[in-house]
Amino acid sequence: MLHVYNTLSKQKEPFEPANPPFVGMYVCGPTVYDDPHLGHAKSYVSFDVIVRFLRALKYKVRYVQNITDVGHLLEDSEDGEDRIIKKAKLEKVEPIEIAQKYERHYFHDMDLLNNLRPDISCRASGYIPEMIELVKTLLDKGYAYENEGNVYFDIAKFEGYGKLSGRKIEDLLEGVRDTVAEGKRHSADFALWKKADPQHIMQWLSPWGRGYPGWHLECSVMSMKYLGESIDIHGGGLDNQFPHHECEIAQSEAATGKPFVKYWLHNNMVTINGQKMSKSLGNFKALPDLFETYGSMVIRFFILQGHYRSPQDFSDQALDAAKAGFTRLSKIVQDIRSRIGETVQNLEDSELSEPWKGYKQKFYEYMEDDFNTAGAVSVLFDMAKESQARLQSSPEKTDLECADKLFHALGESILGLAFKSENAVSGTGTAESELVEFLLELRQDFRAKKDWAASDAIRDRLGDMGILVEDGKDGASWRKA
RNA sequence: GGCGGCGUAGCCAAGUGGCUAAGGCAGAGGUCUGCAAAACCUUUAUUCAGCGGUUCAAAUCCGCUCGCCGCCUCCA
Repeated sequence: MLHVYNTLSKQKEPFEPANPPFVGMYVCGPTVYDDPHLGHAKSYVSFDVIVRFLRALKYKVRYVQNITDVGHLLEDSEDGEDRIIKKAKLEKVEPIEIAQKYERHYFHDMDLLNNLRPDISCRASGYIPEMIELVKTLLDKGYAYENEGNVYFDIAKFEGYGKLSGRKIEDLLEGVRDTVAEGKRHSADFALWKKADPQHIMQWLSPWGRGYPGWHLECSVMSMKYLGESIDIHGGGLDNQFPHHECEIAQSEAATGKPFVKYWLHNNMVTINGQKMSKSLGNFKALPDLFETYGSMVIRFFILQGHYRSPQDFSDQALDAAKAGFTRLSKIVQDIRSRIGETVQNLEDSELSEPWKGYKQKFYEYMEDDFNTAGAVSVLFDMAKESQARLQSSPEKTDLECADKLFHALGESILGLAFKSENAVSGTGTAESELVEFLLELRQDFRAKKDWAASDAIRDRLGDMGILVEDGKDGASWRKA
């Protein structure tokens, strides 16, 4: 039985979707104004594994994720500028060009991390009419008020405000910044619709004049459109718990009168060498750079060695360790596959023998306990050890087939690891592999003559080129470092 | 200032009332090998930031202290 930690109740609860086997899941997507970074990787890898595991449990998941390409305000700034517009001015292009460029970068990097695409990826800019409808409803029901082209949500009217983040309206008054936006009744009232200056580049016609939507609106509108008024799972970063998710709850529940989300799941944040990752500290890690250094699968593997609700610290030492561990795992899986020739990943569960059956069960127990991927990964290493022992003796073919099946079902399908990564052996038949094979044949002749100097020279030169040569019982093998 | 979280071996990291405190990396010793690499075996926390308390029993619950982090303004 799957248990998940619900931020709303602050405890683990049995997972019971409203209409099994269907599960509606919404995860806050990125604001596309810059390259994706390590924080995105942790968040979206975490939710990707959650989706994959729910599907392994036979749930029919509809996974919706937004792309914020409008409305993400630098709140209350005088010019009402948003981050995308700021960047567009900087690069002297249309805001939508910025949004689409970084949306492509986002998906490119998520693909490299082996994250499944959401079933529905929706851009906020495509749902302005629906947002206006929601604002109208809130005005009609008395939860919102208009003031000179701006519409605000009246948090005092919504009883449950603060139930997710544990905040009280009275406390919110204390931390008030010096300037309360013009026309707000309460400093914590949030914008549903903002008036736009004539020169503002992104604006739409609304019943309240020309303007643009408040940031929180998009998630309520798009999740309700595709998943219904009450959704099973809403995920996102812990940093969005307040105010973003709190505001989503307020506006959604005020509008529908129904509970908005059954299970709120929040992933924790990333630190770099123990420090917050931020541009101002100069320790900001963009994904393309990290992929260059470590490979995208190592980043994914490292993330999975932690828990999604724990903060995770990145350092070169930790990533090097993850790389070494993942390489070992990949190598064993590749060895198994080359030994049995053809993979038999469609082996039925009932055909699993011991101890393989036990590994699968243990893996599932970890995952069913609030997606404990760190524990699940440890099972992969148990399997690796077991497999290695068998490979070295004379293995039963069925054991290797069981191992192969499990590495595929658990490691690849559920955890989303790709054991034949970009670091794997080059394909046969390429000029490169032909050359390496030829050099190794020459080297074998030198070795037969015990000409160790020549033999080692070949190995060293290949090593310099990033090709590792390893001598085994059946001759030398090679792979890229 | 308000709210919340964390502190487990050299590093990363599970475990959150009771078997010998997972796993990975690094280290040490050994097997194998022309050497190297890889792999395998053995080994590495009487102890879970510190101090007090509750309990037959706590890394796990409570209190205090120290350190770190997040949110309260945009952030995954």
